[in-house]
Amino acid sequence: MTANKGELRRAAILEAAEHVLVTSGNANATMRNFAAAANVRIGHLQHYFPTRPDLLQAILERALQRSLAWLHETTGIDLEAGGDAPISPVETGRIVTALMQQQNDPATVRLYVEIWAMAAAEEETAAALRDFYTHYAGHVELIVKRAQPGLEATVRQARANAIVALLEGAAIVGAGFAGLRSAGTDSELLGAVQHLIHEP
Amino acid sequence: MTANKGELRRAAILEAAEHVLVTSGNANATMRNFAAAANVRIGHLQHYFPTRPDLLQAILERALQRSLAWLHETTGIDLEAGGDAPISPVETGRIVTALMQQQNDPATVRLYVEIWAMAAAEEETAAALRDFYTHYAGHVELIVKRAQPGLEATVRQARANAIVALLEGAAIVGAGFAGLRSAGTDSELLGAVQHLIHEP
DNA sequence: TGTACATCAGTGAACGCGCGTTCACTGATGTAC
DNA sequence: TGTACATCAGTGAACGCGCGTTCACTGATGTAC
Repeated sequence: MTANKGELRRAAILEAAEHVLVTSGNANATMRNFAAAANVRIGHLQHYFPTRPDLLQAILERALQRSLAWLHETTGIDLEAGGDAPISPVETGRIVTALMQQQNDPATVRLYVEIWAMAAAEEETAAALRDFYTHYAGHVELIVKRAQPGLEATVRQARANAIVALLEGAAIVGAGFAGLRSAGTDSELLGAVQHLIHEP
Repeated sequence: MTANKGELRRAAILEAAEHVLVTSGNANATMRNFAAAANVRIGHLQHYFPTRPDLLQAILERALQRSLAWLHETTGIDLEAGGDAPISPVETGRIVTALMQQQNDPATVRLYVEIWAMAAAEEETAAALRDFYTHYAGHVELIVKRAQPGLEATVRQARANAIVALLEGAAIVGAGFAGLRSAGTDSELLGAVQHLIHEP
């Protein structure tokens, strides 16, 4: 657990590289860009990530793990607090609002857009992404179950998948690509999610 | 209107280039790939599109125009048919289902993912994309207005924006990136859109 | 505590390849009189 | 209808640059006895 020099450098490189990827895009981000952003010689960069695919995969893994950690932090605490007791609309409202706020960070959205683009061309990335969304939807399904214990399993799954889709759409449209973001839009989206969670 | 040899060739190049962009991604699609896919020498390709940005911009414009044409075809006919008369849930259900089916085409989704990635790095592309979504949301707003003429304008706009976000999310998650697509999911998403359109 | 050695962090130059782009050219199609 | 000329479609070779990657190397940190 004690982070030695190498681990710290590796982490710093990944932090800088993610920023480069988000601002330049995969198409324009070169190994020289990555190295310069981390204040490191290019040969040194390759000491930690021998090839460009190695570096991109590490950025991807880090991002997906971080997103899942966020998801558990945001929803997990609330979920576990009451054991198996039903969740009220007020509680789910808090959870969903927190999720939407996290996902609306423009840098995060741009990173995911790059990841989606990579997944379209590489099956390995696509598989990692499917795992991530399966985990994500599974977690949302737990919330729906707590809110409506009696709901049929297939319906519950469909609701959870729909909620994930809705949140992803909110992130894209809200992050400035569409210029459609407003407080009213967020409010309507929250209402739609609440409807999916609590509607019998 | 009579398409001469040059216009036909230009259109054929764009058609082939879009396919290359969708399958390889912007990061891996080279001018040589574009030329080969169109069965054309590379110098010949540059007779129509002198630089790579020129070609990418033409692909972008073609895609956005086509999407807007689809939007008008799918919703416009139904909208105009009854003049200003209110639209029933059955009618809006047909329209929304048709929109979702069009947007669920994996090739279309992958193209838009590439466009989003380009927009993150180029303001010109971002501006074109914002125009597109403004137009898109405006059209959806007309549907909401027909369904609920009495709804306040700001709420109507927020509902339309939320619907666009939801449809985009459905497209991404449904196109295989997330592996969450099912008939049940589509049904729930349709229900959520209907709720946004018809809820008082 | 000191010494010998191994492993790890970091440097700097170079290589070869594929990229976007340029350019001079040929053949085909249209146009003016 | 024929001829002269201009414009457009298409070819092929070449250039220079930046890319990812390789490699031999130096200095720093750890480890064994």
